[in-house]
Amino acid sequence: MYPNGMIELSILGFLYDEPLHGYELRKRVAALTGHVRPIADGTLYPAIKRLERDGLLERDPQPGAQAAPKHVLTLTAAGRAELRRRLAEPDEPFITDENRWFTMLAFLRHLDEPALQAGVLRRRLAFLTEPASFFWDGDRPLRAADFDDPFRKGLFTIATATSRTEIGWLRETLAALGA
Amino acid sequence: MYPNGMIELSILGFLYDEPLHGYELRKRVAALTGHVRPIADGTLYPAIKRLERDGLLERDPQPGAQAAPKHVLTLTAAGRAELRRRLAEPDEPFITDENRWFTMLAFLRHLDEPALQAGVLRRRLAFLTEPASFFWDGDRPLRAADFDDPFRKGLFTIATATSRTEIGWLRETLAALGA
DNA sequence: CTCATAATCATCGTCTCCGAGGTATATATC
DNA sequence: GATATATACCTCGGAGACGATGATTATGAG
Repeated sequence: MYPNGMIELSILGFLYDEPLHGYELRKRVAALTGHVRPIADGTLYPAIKRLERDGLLERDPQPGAQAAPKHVLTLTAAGRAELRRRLAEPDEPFITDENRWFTMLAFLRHLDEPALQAGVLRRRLAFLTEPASFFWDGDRPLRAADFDDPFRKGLFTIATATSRTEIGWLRETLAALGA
Repeated sequence: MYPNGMIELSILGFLYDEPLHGYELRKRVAALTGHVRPIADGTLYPAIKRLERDGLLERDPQPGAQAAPKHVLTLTAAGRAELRRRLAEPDEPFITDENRWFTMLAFLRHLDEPALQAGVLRRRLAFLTEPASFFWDGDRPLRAADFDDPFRKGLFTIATATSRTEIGWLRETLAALGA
């Protein structure tokens, strides 16, 4: 459906709070994910157009002194519903891919039912606690100690440490949401 | 140049060790990054073709009892050089994007000069130690304490913890490489 | 014996991404 | 007065990602 869609999620997420024009949107998206992968005009504006075409947002031209007239973008009711839908039933990559997952976290508060929020966190927790390895020798998963080179060792060290931290946070937050 | 290129890096990386046929390659790539984003045949085989077209690998059909005859893929000298080049001078996303960076770590040992390896680690270290924030209020970077919602707080908590772990590992490993 | 799954490779169409290029004004700097 | 930078939007073309679909044979389960 939306094979990449991280930018679309960001747009919907930022506009859910308040109407913005494209240029301001670009700055916010750049702050959120730009350090990982910079956002290009050629990516943002077509994405806005897609969302408009699909009836998820409307644009109001604002007369003004600017070179190109600002277009204030506002989510429609369908757009607001679509954001909640994408947050409540994310495609797998939004759970497994860290960049997409972080974008989910940035906007998950817009899903105002704690039960739905908890459902999403539980999916992430299930993914992180599932046994996995980066390398295999036949059926045997290889572990840090199986490697001589410090880089593959580091890969395991970092992956394990970061997932442990996040698992802790997920358990705490799930407990808080249940209460 | 190679705008996404993570799959190409994996292919070059795995073949650097030993010739493999496509199906086996698919399993290894799937183990390395498939949990994050599954690898589709429609992605892998065209990527192999590109690399062949560019003279980076050669394929030898193996007669056998299989349905479709295996093609054993071997890196050419140009392919081996190209892997080392991509490892030594990675495009920015290979430093900043965690998925690509992990792929770098998986194969960085193939860059056999410690000075070059250290250069790459230093770029990652510079990226991680650079001050950054996900959200801003005008010019002021917002921090975990500025948010009420637990998800954005979690975003900061997790990002900070994981980057601290990795910074530690980078410093240690850089010290070891220097010695 | 049948049915499913693993093994093995391939293509096609659709969508998204992204860099490059384009236009125009206001403001700040030199 | 000139030059750069920020503001503000847009398009086009090339390339990659990916799901769908397809084909054949061996093996294992029921």
